[in-house]
Parts: sequence; structure tokens; C-alpha cells
Amino acid sequence: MPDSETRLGHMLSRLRERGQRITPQRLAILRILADSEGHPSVEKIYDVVVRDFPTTSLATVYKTVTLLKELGEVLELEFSQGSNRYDGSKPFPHPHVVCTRCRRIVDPDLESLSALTAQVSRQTGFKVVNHRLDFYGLCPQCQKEKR
Amino acid sequence: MPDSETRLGHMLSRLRERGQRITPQRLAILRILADSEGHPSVEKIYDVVVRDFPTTSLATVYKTVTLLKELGEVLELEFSQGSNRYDGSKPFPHPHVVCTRCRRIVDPDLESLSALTAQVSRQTGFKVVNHRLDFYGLCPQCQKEKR
DNA sequence: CTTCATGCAAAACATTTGCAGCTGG
DNA sequence: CCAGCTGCAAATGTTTTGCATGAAG
Repeated sequence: MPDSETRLGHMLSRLRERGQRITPQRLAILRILADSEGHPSVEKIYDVVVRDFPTTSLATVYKTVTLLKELGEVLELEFSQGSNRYDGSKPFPHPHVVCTRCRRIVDPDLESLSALTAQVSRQTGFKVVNHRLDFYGLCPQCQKEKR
Repeated sequence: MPDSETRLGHMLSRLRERGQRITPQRLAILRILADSEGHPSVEKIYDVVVRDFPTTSLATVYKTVTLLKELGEVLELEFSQGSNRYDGSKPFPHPHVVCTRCRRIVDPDLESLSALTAQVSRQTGFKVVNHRLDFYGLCPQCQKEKR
């Protein structure tokens, strides 16, 4: 698979065409986000990056994530309690299932919400450009645990 | 309409049956939440309550809202940037439309998501107990404004 | 070389907590 | 009375910002 067709390759060229630099730290952050199955938090990304670059700071991770957000290359899932979670592999709105116990987040396969979006637009007069659909509950593993 | 059938009346009895006190500040907070068309933030509630009770503190509002949340008598809409918003008139999950410019929040009328919820449950093995569906965009008023 | 990025520390916010004093029932 | 509430201030946790130094291109 040619580099330009991978998520990482795409992210890299988006950065380059904006004249942004590719530093080793950035590359490490991009790698993690590009195939982020786990919807990592900034802290989680940081934990992995410091292994290779011990002087890395949280601020740097925040700055890079913010940059990618502006480019639309990462999807941010906001949570007011606990930290935000990020998805760089599917940077477009899609449903999530969130375990309220262990905070695991997975992607279910669902029909698109375009019909619903159109209906909302018609009804409220809003120009709808984004949406968020989360389901909350207990993941299979947490259902087995006591309490 | 008998008191027990209003949202306010219902909230009051829920508090009483748990042995919680009805203070003047609490009553004021409950009133605002009971017919909260505007999905107010804690700050917004506070602003209104201080008019009548100038010594009121933000902490008190937070504490009362937390209490109502535990009782399931208020729905919390979490936002990591900006403050959380609360709905005491419909304290069960329902879709919202959020203006990304002025932060106005309105309730569209949509079919229930029970079919979707069941599908998610089946597919992921999660025990789904809650959901959140937000649409983001510009409200009619903000579409008219420049920029 | 000249931006732009990094990394530290401090600031900014929303929210929570500890605790002395107050008050509803 | 007295358990529960209030209000102040301090603490918390996440994210942002300022700025001097460093490195990518």
C-alpha cells in the first residue's frame, strides 16, 4: 500500500502542505493516532511517546492534537469528567459505545444518520454540520466483574 | 394541576422522601431547572439565584445539581469546553441540537432510538443503559449573522 | 538561517471538597 | 435540637499559554 494511502501518510502530507514540520515527537504522536483503535486520551498518547522521547511534554501532545483537530484529521470526543478521547483513524462523526465503568470505547456498525440529520435540519432550521451519537453502558468484560 | 404532577412538585417530593431539606436557595434552583427551556449551565442558574439570595455560592448550585443528578431528576449534557448544561424538565436521554456559535440548545422531535439501541447491544455485547445524540450546527439566528 | 516546535512552568477554567457556622423540620 | 445545608476558600484535574531554547527544512 503506497504511503499516501495510509492514514499516517495522509496526515503527514496534510501537515507538509501546510508548511508544518515533522518532528520525531510529532511522528510518534501521529503513528499512535493513525491507527488508534483504542480512542486514546492525550495522557495515554503521552505515556507511549515518552518511552521513546523521555523529554516529551504533555503540552507538546496537546499542541499536536489541536493542530490535527484544526485540519480535521482527528475526531475529538469531549468528556467533561475525565479527559477527552481521540480517533485519528476515522476522523469523521460516527457512533461510539462507551463503557461507563472502564471507559473502553468501541465503534458499532450502524446505518448512517443522514436521514435523521436531514429531519433535524428541516424541523429546527439549524444548519447541521456535525453530530455525536454515544451509547453508554457496560462492556462485556465489565458485566462479568462484581459490583 | 396538582402540585405533585408538576415537575417542580415531583422534584420536591423526591427530595423530601430522601430526607433532604428544602431551603430557599434549593427551591430557587429547582424552579429554574423544572422548566429549563434553555438548558442552563450552573453559572446561568447561579446568576438568577443570586438576584434573590445575594450570598448564594456557586458551590451550593453545584451541590444541588449533583444531588438531582443522582436522583435522576436532571439530565446533564457534558461539554469539555465550556460548562455543562442541564435539563430538569426532561431528565431522560433525548436528542439535542447545539449551535456551535451561540451555544443555544434546542430539542428536536425525533423517533426514539430504541431500535438503534437494541442493535448496538446485540452487536457489541454492551449492556446499553444510556445514550447521547447531539447534532451540531448553526441556529437560524446565527446563520443570519456575519462571519 | 529563520521559522516553527519543544518543554518547562504558570495560568486558566470548570468543578469538587473541607470545614466552620447556620437552619430547616 | 441536630443532621443536613450553606458559603467561603482551597484543592483538583484537564487543557492552554508564554516564553526561552532548540532543531527542521
